[in-house]
Amino acid sequence: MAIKERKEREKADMRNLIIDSATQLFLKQGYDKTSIRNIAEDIEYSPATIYLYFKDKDEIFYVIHENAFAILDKQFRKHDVIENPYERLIAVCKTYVRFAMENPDYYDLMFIMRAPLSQIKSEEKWNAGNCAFEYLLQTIDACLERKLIRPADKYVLSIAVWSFGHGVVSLHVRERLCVMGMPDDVMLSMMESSLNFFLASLKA
Amino acid sequence: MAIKERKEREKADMRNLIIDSATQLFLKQGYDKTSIRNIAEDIEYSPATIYLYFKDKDEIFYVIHENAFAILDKQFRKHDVIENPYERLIAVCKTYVRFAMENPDYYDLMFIMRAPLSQIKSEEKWNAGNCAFEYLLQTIDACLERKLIRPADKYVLSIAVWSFGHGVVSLHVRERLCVMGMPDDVMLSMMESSLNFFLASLKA
DNA sequence: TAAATATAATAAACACTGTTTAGTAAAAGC
DNA sequence: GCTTTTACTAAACAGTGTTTATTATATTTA
Repeated sequence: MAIKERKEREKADMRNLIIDSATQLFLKQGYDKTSIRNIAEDIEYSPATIYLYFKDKDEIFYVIHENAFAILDKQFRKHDVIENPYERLIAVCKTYVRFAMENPDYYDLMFIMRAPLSQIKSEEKWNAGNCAFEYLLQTIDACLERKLIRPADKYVLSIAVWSFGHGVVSLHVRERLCVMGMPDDVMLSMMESSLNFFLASLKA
Repeated sequence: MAIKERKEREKADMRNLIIDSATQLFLKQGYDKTSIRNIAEDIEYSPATIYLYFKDKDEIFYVIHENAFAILDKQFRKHDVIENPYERLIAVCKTYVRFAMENPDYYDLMFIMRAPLSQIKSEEKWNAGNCAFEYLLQTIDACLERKLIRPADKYVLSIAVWSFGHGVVSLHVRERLCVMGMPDDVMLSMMESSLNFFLASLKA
């Protein structure tokens, strides 16, 4: 019976419609101003309809969060061609920071906001995050094997690298790096210098 | 006229009453569940009364945020007695991380949440943050003078150290460090190892 | 001291929010 | 054609931050 398949297609289409609208509103107006009623009005359905396709608001933002991870992952995979693992590590870090600077709202949702957490917990593990972390872990492991970076536990190193990257970027995203009256461009170059300093200090 | 003074005292008392109640509710139930109506009920006044003492909810949380910085600052100043600047730097970093782990809600408000930002912007500068950053900056400057750490611009180094510390603890506070099925205690020791690795890599 | 004024507090409303429930049309199955 | 299932929604619920109009109290002035 093809009707069942068509219905499934329509269900998926509706989910996409909601996600597309929510994503657009989220990137344009931010999380707080992206209400269920706003999304409903945008797609010309009643608010209650949205709850036929998503459990709650958190689930919508969990999907957006997953989509954002897919974008970042795509950018990571581009570095597969870099043969030298240390150079690849540097490229991955720069990509991570650039992604955050170019997509602060996505970054916030992926690594700072609490919204997707309920879903992550109910799914028992953070698939998207795991996948990205795995890429870092493998790169660092390759660096260690070729003795390109100072020896240490690969997990400890991965956490260190991720923490540093997340630290710079999240202080910026949540506007805490405006200490002292530095102009924006000076601050940005300081952030870059800090990252370069850190990455250089990893070298064997 | 002593009446004016008494009135000022009463006004200050009322502000304290509100802040104390808000702080208690915030630390017990979190930001979202600390509503103006909850605070009002707790202090046995109407919600509208709170607006006679504070411009808005953000202002209340700005004051709580300032109080939290005073606590952190007190813990920092204890390290004044450590003569060696590098040892002091390490102590400051460990204190920073311990503070975040022991007071995750305060940490969130100080370095992650957007709530106090409107006030910070209207006051033209982030006094509390500046003060804490200044302490780090001075410690690092002292390290540089005595050539205890690798030479680099003091601002770049300060941003690096702060970023690293903030990175580890904020990934933890916002529950992103649960990648891979590590048990909590293992994760905590990994975080500590990462911090130690980073601090060691600063050494001249 | 009595009337006028200033202050402090509030009830009620406004405009939102996420979410649920009960009821209604339209489509699908028999 | 009739019954059942599906898709949708209006309206309500319980909450949010904030404002306005009103009242009761305290202070000042005549």
